[in-house]
Amino acid sequence: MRYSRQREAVYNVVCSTKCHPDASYVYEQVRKVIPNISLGTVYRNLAELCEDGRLVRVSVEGSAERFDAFVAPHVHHVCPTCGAVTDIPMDQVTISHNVKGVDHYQITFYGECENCRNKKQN
Amino acid sequence: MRYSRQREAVYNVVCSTKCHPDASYVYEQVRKVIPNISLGTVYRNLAELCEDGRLVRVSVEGSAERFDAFVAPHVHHVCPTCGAVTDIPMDQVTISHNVKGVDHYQITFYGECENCRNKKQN
DNA sequence: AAAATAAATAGGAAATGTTATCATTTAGAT
DNA sequence: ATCTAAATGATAACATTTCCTATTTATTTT
Repeated sequence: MRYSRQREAVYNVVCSTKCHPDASYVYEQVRKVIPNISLGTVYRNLAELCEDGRLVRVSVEGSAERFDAFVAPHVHHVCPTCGAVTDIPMDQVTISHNVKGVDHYQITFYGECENCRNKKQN
Repeated sequence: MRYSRQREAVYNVVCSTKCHPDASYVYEQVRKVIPNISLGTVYRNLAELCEDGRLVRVSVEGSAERFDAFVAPHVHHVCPTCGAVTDIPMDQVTISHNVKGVDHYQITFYGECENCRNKKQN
């Protein structure tokens, strides 16, 4: 894979936030730097960066796919109420299995976040 | 939620296969019974059946979303080479965590299946 | 038991999200 | 400076969701 400023710009946008952005957020942000970038280029580079291991995909049930520049093994938490995605470090999770040939895995927890739970108590 | 024959037909198609079908497969099959069903209706009912807990979603990295009528807790295995999705029963996996408010979770293992691994050895 | 009613669902089309295609441009090697 | 393969931009194709009107289900009324 060779250098392109579009790809670096895409990567930098994902790196610069903890919000686990989706493609259209990245597109918006990158256009501030490269105004004529194509949305297809954003999608393509997000996919390539994932294949290359520089990003990871976060599939969220019933919503747009999101991306994360924190590539060390960890778990994602999705709040179905507000849609927020947060990282859960591996020291809060234990997983083991005896399935052979597993290259990597993806774990997503679904449940209301503290913010949303507190709001409903009122 | 009340009865509709479209929803039952959609549900029956997913129940009748272990291939973890996507929406367009379900659409094709249901049309054999209800030829004028709308693709939008298939998507809507798949989503509703998931919300109702009668189906579960299987998000597959970089491919169409798939559905499973086996709703007891289990893990999915995806082969990136041939795209096959298989069920892995929970007796082969152990997971524990101390995150509060988790309603349900989704675990997907990625790795070449035995079939594809054997083919490459030739 | 049939008719009237209210609300959920279907169908179809438009809107949105994502991927593939292809001619043109560009990075990087020779 | 030239060449080649990879990447871009633009657009078309495909996947999924949303919106709105008409239909259907299930309940209530006669």
